[in-house]
Parts: sequence; structure tokens; C-alpha cells
Amino acid sequence: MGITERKEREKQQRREEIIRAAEDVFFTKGIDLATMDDVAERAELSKGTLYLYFRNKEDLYVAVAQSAIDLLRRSMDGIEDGPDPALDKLQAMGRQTVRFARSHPNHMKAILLLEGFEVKQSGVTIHDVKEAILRDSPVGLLIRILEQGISEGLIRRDIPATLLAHTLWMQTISVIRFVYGRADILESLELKTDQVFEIHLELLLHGIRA
Amino acid sequence: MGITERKEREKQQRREEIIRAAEDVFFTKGIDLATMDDVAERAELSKGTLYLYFRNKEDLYVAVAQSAIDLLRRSMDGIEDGPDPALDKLQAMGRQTVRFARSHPNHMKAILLLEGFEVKQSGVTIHDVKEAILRDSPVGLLIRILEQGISEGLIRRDIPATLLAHTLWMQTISVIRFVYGRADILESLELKTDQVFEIHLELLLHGIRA
DNA sequence: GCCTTGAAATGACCGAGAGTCATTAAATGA
DNA sequence: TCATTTAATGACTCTCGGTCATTTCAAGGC
Repeated sequence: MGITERKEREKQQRREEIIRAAEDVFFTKGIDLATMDDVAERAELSKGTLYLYFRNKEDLYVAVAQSAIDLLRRSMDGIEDGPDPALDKLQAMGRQTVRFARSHPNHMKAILLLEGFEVKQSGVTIHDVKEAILRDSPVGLLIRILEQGISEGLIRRDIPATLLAHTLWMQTISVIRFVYGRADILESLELKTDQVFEIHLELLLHGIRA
Repeated sequence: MGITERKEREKQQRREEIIRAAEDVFFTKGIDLATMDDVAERAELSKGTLYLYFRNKEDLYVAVAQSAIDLLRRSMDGIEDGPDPALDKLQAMGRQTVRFARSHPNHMKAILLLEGFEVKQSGVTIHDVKEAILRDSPVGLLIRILEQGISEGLIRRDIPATLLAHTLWMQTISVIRFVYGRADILESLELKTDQVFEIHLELLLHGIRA
């Protein structure tokens, strides 16, 4: 059935187009100032059509943020394989996250906002959640590297890798939020951003070492 | 000039009343669903009056969150004095934060949201920011305890206490965000919240030890 | 007591923008 | 060629944040 498939594909493409347009609009005007009419105009579609693809504005924004997370994770794809010890890989991940935040500040902001959202998924099983994280988020990558580190004996084995991974991820996110969101505090502390990141990484790695 | 003073006092009181009403409305309906008309009705004032005391809805919300932070900090007032070593005090602070999150979930949610905001203070000097943090936020308390710990030789001295304090605070916040915001993930990891907090504290304290 | 003045409070009103839905257009396939 | 399903449209509604001309009230001078 080639036609059904093609239609499905086109639907996905259109969805993707809308996300790209929304990215554009959200990132330049900021989510609050951006209107659905803006997005529609950018996507060269009517506003009504947007609502065929996304339930509401928040839904669309979540899709944008999700795509930003994908981008971040893909930017780390090289790290997992390679022969380095786990701690080096973790450091590489941390550095890559920082680099990403610098080169894609808007994407990073979207990720931060998403992490702050309440989740109100309906009809999603616990197993689905786990699956999705392992597959799509940097946390999945973290889990695998931590497991490697634990089996190498370099990382403490008294804490489950999954929990360690989530904790590390949350903490990294929070530091980025701090550095880019509260530049005023940073300035009052007379600190440079790189310094803060390095110290942060140092603290994290220090904490999880076996 | 008793009258001027009384007027000033009444103005502060009214402001406080509005904040209480807003708390009520925001916490029960959620900030998005709560309207300024709701708050006005709860406060037994007209909507216009609200705008004599707060520039806009966000402003009012920030005031609510600020008052929540005050409450949290006051709940820690006993910890600083006392003869305990710094690490114990830090642990007490962490535990108190967790307890607060449990007993005042709405207040905690407000704090989390505030921490996620972009700051757009205008006409506030760097020095003001520093002052305000030292005085009004749990971070100020953290800084003083960390300084004690450093001088006791229990806490690493290679990182400025101020930075350590902010980092610890952000990380604690982020774990609370995680535990209360992503209950689904927690469930999928088959973990209890207390466990997560304990492990988190353990990691933090492990990381900063001299 | 009466009047002026300024501050505080009011609520009808406005504009923006999210979300809807009856209608139209296009594609499919019989 | 025509009926049917699917996609797209855009005019419309409705809610809500924010404003402002008007009113109320207290203070204090006379």
C-alpha cells in the first residue's frame, strides 16, 4: 500500500516543518511573545492547520524542546563507543553539554524549560517512560557509560546506575541553568563561566568515584 | 508624623494581604489557570487595585515565590548557630529542605518555578544582588556554614565558598524538582523518594569534603 | 462643620491571542 | 465522472491581562 505510506510520510514531514517554523519563531521572539499566528505564517499554513498537528501551543513547544534534546544527544553520539575509561567519557559528555549550551543557546533554553515542566502524560506506561529515556535522552547514554564505569570498578557500585545517571543529568542541567540564567550572580561572585563548569564537573566526578 | 507612618504600614499590610490571596488562588488552581480576577475576588478588592501594588501577574507571582523562600529560610533559622560541625549542619539543611518540600509542596513548587525564571531586574546593582542573597535566601546560610567548614578544615578550600554554596543549592533544587516533578521516572526506577534524597545528600557531601 | 486636595479604589472597557468549527479544496479510488 | 474521505482554511468566539476615566474617602486648613 504505497499511498498510505506516502501519506504517513508526508504527515510526518509536515509535522517536522511546523516544528522547524516554531523553532524559528519561538527562538527569535521568545516563547511568551511568539503567537500561533506567527508560527502559522512562518510555516506558510493557516493557524487551524497547526491544531491538526499539535493539541495546543504548549504541545508544540514540547515538540520543539524534544527535538532540541535529540540534537544534543546526537552531538554526543561519538562518545559512547571509543576505548576510553568511563570517567573520561563522562567528562567528555559534560564538556559537550557545555559546548552545546554555548553554540545552541536557544535549544538549550528550550531543554531547560522542558525539564522544568510538570509531566502530564496520559496513557503512557512506566515502561514506555523508561524506554524513551534510554533511547532518546542523554540520560540513556549516561546510564550505559556509568554501567561501564561500575564494571571497570572506577565508579561506586552502591548506587544504581540509573539513579546516578538521573542525578548527574539534573545537576548538570541545573548548573547550566544557573550559569546562563543568573549571569548577575555570577558577576557578583566575580567568576567566569568556564571556571564554574570545570568546578562543577570536578565535584560531580569526585562524588561518584569508587 | 504618625499618619504617614500608619499609611505606609497599611500599604504594606494590603500588599501582604494580596500576596496571601494570590497564594491561595495560585496554589489551588495552578498559576496558569488562576486569573487576576480570581485573586481580586479572593482579596475582596477590585482587579484595578491589584495593579496598584504589582506591575503584572508575573510580578505578583514572584512576590508569592519570594515569600515562600522566606518561609523556607526561616524554617532553617535554628541550624546556623549551634555547635555542630559544618557537615552536620549541611546535612540538617538538606533534610530540612526535603521536609519543607514535603510539608509545603505548593510553596516548594513556587520556589522551583522562580529559580527557573530569567532574571530581568533593572536598576539593581551587582552588590544589591549579593546582599539580597546573603540576607534572604538559604544560599546565604549555606555560604556561612561552608565558610565555617572550610576554616574547620573539613571542607575543601580550593573552591570559593560562595560558588560552592550556589552549586549545592542549585543541585538540591534540581533533585527536588526531579523527585516531585517526575514521579513517573522515579516509579520506573523503582525508587523511593527518601532513598533518592539520601543518596543525593551523600553525593554532595562526598564531593565537597576536604 | 465645610471645602479642597490628593491618594486609594473601582469596574467598565480594550486588545491580544489561543483555540474552534463550518466551509472549502484536494486527493483517492470505484 | 462522481462520491467519499482527508487536509486545510480563516473568520469567529471567548477568555483574560492590563488600562484609565471616574468615584470614594480621609486629612487637614479655614
